[in-house]
Amino acid sequence: MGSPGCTVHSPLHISHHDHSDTRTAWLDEAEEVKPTAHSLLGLPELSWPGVYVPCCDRLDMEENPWVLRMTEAPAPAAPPARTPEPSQAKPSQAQDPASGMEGQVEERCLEQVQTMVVGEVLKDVETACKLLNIASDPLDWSCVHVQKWLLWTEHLYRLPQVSSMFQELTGRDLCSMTEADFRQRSLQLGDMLYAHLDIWRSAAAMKERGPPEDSKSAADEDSWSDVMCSYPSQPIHLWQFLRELLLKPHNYSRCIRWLNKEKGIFKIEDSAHVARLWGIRKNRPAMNYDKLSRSIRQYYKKGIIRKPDVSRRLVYQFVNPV
DNA sequence: TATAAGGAAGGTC
DNA sequence: GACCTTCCTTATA
Repeated sequence: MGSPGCTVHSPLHISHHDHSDTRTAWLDEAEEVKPTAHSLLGLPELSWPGVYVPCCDRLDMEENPWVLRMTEAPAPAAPPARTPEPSQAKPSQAQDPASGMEGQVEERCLEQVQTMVVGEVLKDVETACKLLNIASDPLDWSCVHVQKWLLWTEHLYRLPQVSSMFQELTGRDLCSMTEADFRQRSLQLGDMLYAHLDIWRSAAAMKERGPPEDSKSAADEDSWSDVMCSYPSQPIHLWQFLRELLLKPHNYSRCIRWLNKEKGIFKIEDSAHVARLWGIRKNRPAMNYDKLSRSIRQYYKKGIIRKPDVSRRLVYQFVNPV
């Protein structure tokens, strides 16, 4: 591949510790794609393990073909502001103009991070496509492409061989399969592969639609250092993540929305979608609503989230509303 | 069948 | 130890 910023190494040899040589042949055409400078995010936690991460210096093909080396995130220009605990998050904007401004800045930064995460996923999928020499849309994959993608996924996750369970399948076949179908073929890894494929499909759909307007403007108007100043690379909490989604109704109202913002009551409209987003954020491809909801229920004891007085399915309430 | 609730064990920081 | 993640059982709409 001769695109700028790419270093071609062909053929690319992948030495899988427990696979036969014949399995490496799928990737003979693949090329090493050198990342373009630093990742905008520079956040290891935001990297998706199924795709190449732009914030890596390079692929170390000798030591471990798929071990990614992370570059250091740009240092914040000022000491990072501590994320407030939920008990401290008071709806004080009306009374205190300074904290109101602070809230607006925080909300804006959260939005920027969100849109940049989407951008990073798109870039990562695109880079993986170049590396594997396959189309970004799984619907366009041939049987060979499917096997390449599976082999790639096996390597990245250090999975036991699973590609043999999905032989003679095109990308279109894969896309028409349900999660149960995946589990039927691989009880152990079906869930994860299904979720991983779903990310690729989502990325292809987003690519087709084009980047969101606000992601463009965020990149144009604000430097990453600005974001890092007020939003350090700390592990994000689930309640924070849910609030991020709720603060972007334009993008996420179809999967999560306020029922009563003043009281902090919200509804998860698309549980699978929210779980998938959370899985992306946390590098947990096997995340599902069952697990996510368990995490939400952990907040009951902590007094962060509870069920509303009138309990309804998929409806929760922040104990301390925004 | 999907969701809710919560116990238990384990992983990561 | 905090904060999940994963797996599980039981209950309910």
